[in-house]
Amino acid sequence: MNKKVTIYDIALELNITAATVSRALNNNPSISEATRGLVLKTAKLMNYEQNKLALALKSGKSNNVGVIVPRIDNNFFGSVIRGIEEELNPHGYHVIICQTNGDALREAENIDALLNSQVDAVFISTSSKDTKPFERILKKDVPLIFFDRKKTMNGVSSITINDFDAGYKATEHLIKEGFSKIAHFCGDINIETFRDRYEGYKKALNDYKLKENKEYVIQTKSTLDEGKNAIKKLLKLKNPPNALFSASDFAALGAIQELREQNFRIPEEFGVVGFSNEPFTKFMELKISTIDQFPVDMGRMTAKVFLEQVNSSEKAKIEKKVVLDPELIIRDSSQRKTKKAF
Amino acid sequence: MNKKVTIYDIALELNITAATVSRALNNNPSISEATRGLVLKTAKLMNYEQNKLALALKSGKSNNVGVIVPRIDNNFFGSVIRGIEEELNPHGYHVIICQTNGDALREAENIDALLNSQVDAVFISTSSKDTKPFERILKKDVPLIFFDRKKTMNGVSSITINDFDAGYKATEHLIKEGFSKIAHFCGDINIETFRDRYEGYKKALNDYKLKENKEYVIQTKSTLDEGKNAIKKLLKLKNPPNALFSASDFAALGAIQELREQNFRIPEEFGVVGFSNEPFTKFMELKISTIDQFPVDMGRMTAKVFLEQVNSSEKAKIEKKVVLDPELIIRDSSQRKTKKAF
DNA sequence: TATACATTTGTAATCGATAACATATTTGAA
DNA sequence: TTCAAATATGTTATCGATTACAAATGTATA
Repeated sequence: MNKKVTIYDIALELNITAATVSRALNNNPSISEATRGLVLKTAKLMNYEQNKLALALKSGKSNNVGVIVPRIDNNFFGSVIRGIEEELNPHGYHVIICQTNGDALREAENIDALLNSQVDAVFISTSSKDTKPFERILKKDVPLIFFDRKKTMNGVSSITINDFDAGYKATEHLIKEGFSKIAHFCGDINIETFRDRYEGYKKALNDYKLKENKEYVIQTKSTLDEGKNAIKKLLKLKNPPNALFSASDFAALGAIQELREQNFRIPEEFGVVGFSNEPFTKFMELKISTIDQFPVDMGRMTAKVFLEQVNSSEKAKIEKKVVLDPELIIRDSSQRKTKKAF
Repeated sequence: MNKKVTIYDIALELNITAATVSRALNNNPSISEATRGLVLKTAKLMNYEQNKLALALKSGKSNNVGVIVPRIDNNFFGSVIRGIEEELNPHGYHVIICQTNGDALREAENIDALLNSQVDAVFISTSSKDTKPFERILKKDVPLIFFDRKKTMNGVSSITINDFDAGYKATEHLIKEGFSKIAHFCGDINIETFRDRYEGYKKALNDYKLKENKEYVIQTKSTLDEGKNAIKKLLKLKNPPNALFSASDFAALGAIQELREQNFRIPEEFGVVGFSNEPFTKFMELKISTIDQFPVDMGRMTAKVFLEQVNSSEKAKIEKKVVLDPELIIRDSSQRKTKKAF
């Protein structure tokens, strides 16, 4: 029933051509004020709306960017996407979302699908082992930007936080609070972010003349259960640790629950610092110290780097590696010397 | 450098026409096995990839659906979108996300933008007062589906949970636990979902011969602070309540923190039930009783209703009102009679 | 008045894929 | 052998907008 109104319909109505209508609508200088006004009025009258698909096909710009994340029902990724959307929306871009659940295969599939639908850029927090899936993006001259979990590639921008620094700060803080036997829950060590946090941890130990104890470092997933199991193992050691820097808030919480169960007093007998500033960390009665990654800023920055890239008239590829500063948020779970904050 | 390969390039290469190439790629029956094989091989060789934009323009189907929510860095909406994406992805649809921050104006703008980019459907959890912005969607024959926060419109499907039932269950539970003076934090009463929860609350009181006390019902936003302030007011009453059903987990938590501050024992002296099953509710030491809305299922269902609608050969508009059953999750904050669960 | 130039509008190609219709070729039956 | 049907492929219009180029009109100057 409701055929869509096109510029041809307007042209027909006014006995002019579609080209003229198009020019009028686009404020082309070579058009008389009279017809421009007429076209604009008629367009409004007929409820004309531009078909962005046609425009996209003609111009080769879809005004869509694809964002690929492991999952979106997750505070961190949700916040990053919020930042991206907020920054891009005023510029007329739309955000298409794909989830991989951490599966490299689905990631590759999503990349293909996004490219086919002609997105103007791909932003990704990757779960891939290699960089092969990304070659295809670059081959098509589609801007690719990594955030959070990146791969190092020539000519590709990335926005990350300084995970090394974060790991260092967290560990240093525990040391300064007087903890000397600090354990570490690292995530998947194949992932750069986790490796960096671990490196920061080691560096801090080293700087403060503490020897790294390999038994204290356990690889865990980001779940309560893994945190619980890991801390159980640690507490059974002949020489158990008295503090924990966990690369995941969830694992940290699991550990805390188990420590409680075993009647450890936190932070007096055992200090804990998590990672990510998950909402729950500040809602607990025992508020958990953690690292804020400023995910919304990360998203905004990702979008900004992209906008910069497309707006640069130069053909030269811009490679920008933005590293955001993380912030250590000191709360109850780690602070035994000074007054409690927050 | 990297011109995209089109069917014309393949046609040129093989000395046939683009039409033939198109047919070969689409498994059109009227084509010889020989040429089909040849085309397929050449296409792969040349790294051909279909331009979905051209297809979309031709077919009038973009294979994109737009999802509009107040914000996505929020467990509930994030989960709904997760469900939508998971369900739609295998069918070749992409999900475009827009945020409104609860602003009706931005909502209208987003609707316009989505329509212009020719989305095949709009899913929305609305913040609008009226139904005017949605008329435009319907006028264009674009499927519109409400989830969570809906408007009642002819020919429009919606997926909600039974908020009335949820409110009833929560309140009934508190009554059965022996609480007789039950307060209610309702959200914005202009929003259907919140009104329904309130109605359920009233009905339960009524069914159990408890009189509603208007002073016990306070409108709060979904924040800790509003919860704190509201409970402070309540506790100052001559006859303060001894239980709370909050339409928001966040407000419930705020209330709990304040109650603690004032040395109330929960749940012995004061029972609390929240709403939404926010992750933190089960992470607390005092786990908060709440209502699970099954947001992922809600998203999946929204997607399913849409797929049903587009796949129905009938021109007749399908109006489907799906009401999901909420589940009361009984945890520490409300259960004083029986053993603690979870 | 004739010519040059500016202003405005029209014509037609293009983006990439699909499909109705037309045409060419092959096959089989009479 | 001949004609109809079946098979395979080509031609061309289309989706809706933009734009290089062409053409028409008006204006100013010598």
